[in-house]
Amino acid sequence: MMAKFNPELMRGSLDLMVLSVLAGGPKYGYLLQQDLRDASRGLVDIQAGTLYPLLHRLESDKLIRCKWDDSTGRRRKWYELTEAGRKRLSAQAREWHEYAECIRAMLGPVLDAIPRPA
Amino acid sequence: MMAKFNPELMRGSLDLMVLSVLAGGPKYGYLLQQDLRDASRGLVDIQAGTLYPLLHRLESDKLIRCKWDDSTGRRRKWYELTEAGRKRLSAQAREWHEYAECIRAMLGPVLDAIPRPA
DNA sequence: AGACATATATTGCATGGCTATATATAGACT
DNA sequence: AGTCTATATATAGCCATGCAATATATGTCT
Repeated sequence: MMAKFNPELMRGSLDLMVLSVLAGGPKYGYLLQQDLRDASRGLVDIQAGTLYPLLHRLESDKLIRCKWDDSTGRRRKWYELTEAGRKRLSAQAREWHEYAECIRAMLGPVLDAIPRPA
Repeated sequence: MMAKFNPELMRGSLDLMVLSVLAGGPKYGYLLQQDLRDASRGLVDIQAGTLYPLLHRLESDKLIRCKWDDSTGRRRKWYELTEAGRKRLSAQAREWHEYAECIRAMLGPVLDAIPRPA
């Protein structure tokens, strides 16, 4: 089983991942956490103490909006992307892609030299 | 001219970039900063207040070692990778590569939907 | 002389992920 | 009925680290 990623490595991309999962439709926090974990084959397992403040931040930035659902026994807070959120997602995805290319180019020789992991 | 990357995005990868630049041979701080900027076509321009503490940290972790050169008017502190540093570089490069693949897979549909930037 | 690049270093601030803790309900098992 | 686990959200406090600002000192160019 592969180890989870270094949290510092993920720090700059958690917003992006959350937005991209929400692009698949409205979700409440706990569901989002599971979807993210599944989409990453268990490698990205965002903690509750990270997720909820992050969602509050995205909401106060008006990138997502929320609506309580108290119709079941479970109190659930459903989030969905706003128009600004969709734009932010596009911009961040593009930026991330460029950044990844940049690093890849820089690492090129190093990656080639890496012996195949056991 | 493309804008510089969001600092939060780079936060988890600065160590990796510094180590990878040092894999090209010993360098002193200021030179390393320029090499990194050149290698990234100006997109990664690490600030002095970021670079020097980072180098001190890598040194105290024994991933790099240093040697003062006072033979010229300029006091220069040359750094080179240790054996542990080379191993760390390999490990972090591999981790970064896996992480990038993970994000790419997650963003797949989003990236496809992004309209070509103007 | 003055301005700018070179070269290293530290202080204080802001961001944001993590752990731990708190609250409450649902469902399953004993 | 009691207990345990999963579901569901939230906050306080800690910690790592990138940044701006500042400091010091030398070389080079005009």
